Amino acid sequence: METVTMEKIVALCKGRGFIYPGSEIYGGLANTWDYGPLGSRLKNNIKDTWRKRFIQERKNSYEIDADILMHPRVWEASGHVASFSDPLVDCKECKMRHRADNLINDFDPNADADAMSQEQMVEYIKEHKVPCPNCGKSNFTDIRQFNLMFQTYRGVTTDSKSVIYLRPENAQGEYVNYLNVQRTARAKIPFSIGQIGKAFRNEITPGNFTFRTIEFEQMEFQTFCKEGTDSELYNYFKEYGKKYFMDLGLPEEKLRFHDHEKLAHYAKEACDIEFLFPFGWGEINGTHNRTNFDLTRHQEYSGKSMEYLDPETNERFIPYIIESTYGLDRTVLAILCQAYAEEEVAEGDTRTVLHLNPAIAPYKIAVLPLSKKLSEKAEEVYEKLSKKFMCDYDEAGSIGKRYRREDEIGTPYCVTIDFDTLEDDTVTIRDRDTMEQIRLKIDEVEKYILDRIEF
RNA sequence: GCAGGUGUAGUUCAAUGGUAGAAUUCCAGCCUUCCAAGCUGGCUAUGUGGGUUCGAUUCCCAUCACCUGCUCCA
Repeated sequence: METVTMEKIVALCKGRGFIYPGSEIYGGLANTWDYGPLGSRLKNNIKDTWRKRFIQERKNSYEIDADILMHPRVWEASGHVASFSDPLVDCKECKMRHRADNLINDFDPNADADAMSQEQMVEYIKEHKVPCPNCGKSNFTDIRQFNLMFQTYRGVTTDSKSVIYLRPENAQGEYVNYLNVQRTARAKIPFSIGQIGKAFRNEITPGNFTFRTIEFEQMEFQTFCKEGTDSELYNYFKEYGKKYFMDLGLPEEKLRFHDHEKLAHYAKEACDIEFLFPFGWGEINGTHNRTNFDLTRHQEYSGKSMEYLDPETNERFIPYIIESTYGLDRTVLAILCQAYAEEEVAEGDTRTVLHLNPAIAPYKIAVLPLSKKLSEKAEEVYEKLSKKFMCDYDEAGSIGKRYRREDEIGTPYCVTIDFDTLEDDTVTIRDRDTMEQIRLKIDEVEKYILDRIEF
């Protein structure tokens, strides 16, 4: 098998309509990508599998759809406002980047950089000729705010009081609503809230196709539990997540756990699931034990009680939260990388094929008349099957060429109409992976496909 | 964000200070009874914005995007 490269994946995605560069006619916008007809089908199908595993098949699991825009105080409580405002300077001599406050504090531990404004820090660095720790010279750029959160203004004024942010993570939408969900669903701890939605981060790093983008979609699962049961659930969801990825078609040898040594401000335990992409290992899931940090902070900042009343013990407490976040765009990318193959069909004859799990393939069936003379019958079959499945229809070119086209977009089954179909209502079903063909009555096709696309 | 490189049809390449040629893809027609056949015809490109010039795809500047390396990743 040929080596899978990101170039090949990107070319296939653009050429076949999975993923296009964002704003392409204007020359593109860095780290934005648009999903085309096949890509959005694939993505939606993956969402459906996630919903099935995490919401439908789990008791005490509820899905919500919270707004992207939230009260600015949410991000103060969560700690994001404080941690996004690092004042950064670059050394013009050696191009090394530093935090201005750290430069000053390291230079003179008695100087209180935290109390200084940006202007004062710039002034201090110039006045005292604070040296670059790397090259020893003192020639810095002005301070630049490293804004990780996208901000905009609400209403017509643009003063700082009306600043609102695009959420940098979805989790807070679940947290601020946790008591609403608990009450209206009459849920008892432990229970879970899931959410699929967009988040935004003003990253400066270029990022391997859709692996790192400034707008991205997450599938999040927050489990609210009692302190003491948290670590057990944390470990459980790590394994549950890995199993989910394997069910989607990612092989175990390309998945690994990666425990965090450096923990985020909210986490007690943190572990990523990484997938072996063509460019190396990359995170596709993050599971965190967020303790009761977020809810405690929200109680503090909002003044509203975030306590749960245990109906059995009449005990009140702020629950611990186990968060497991699935990067949807990264999952799509991992699956495309895994599914892609170039195979030799016969001597000197190769095909490009996406071995997608049939459950998530954009098209389940392609209806292909062997000859254009069979169009009428083929349209009839297409009408019938497309009531049940996402179907493609193609009568252009030779049958072999059409099989190859369907292979390339991962369609698991091709239904071919030939002249016998007119006589006995049977069709040929050709399997993408094995390339084997079987003969079935038209009426039997639906069950045949249904049996093979269940997740 | 820094340094270097690259930018011509959907894709892969060519050419030129006087507005570009091919292969392939795609579309249409003919043909075709199960794995990229053939024939005919057709659509499609100098990333974007400025500047120099009578005239710029070509020279200059900026910008955007991509590639490689660094940095960053709360």
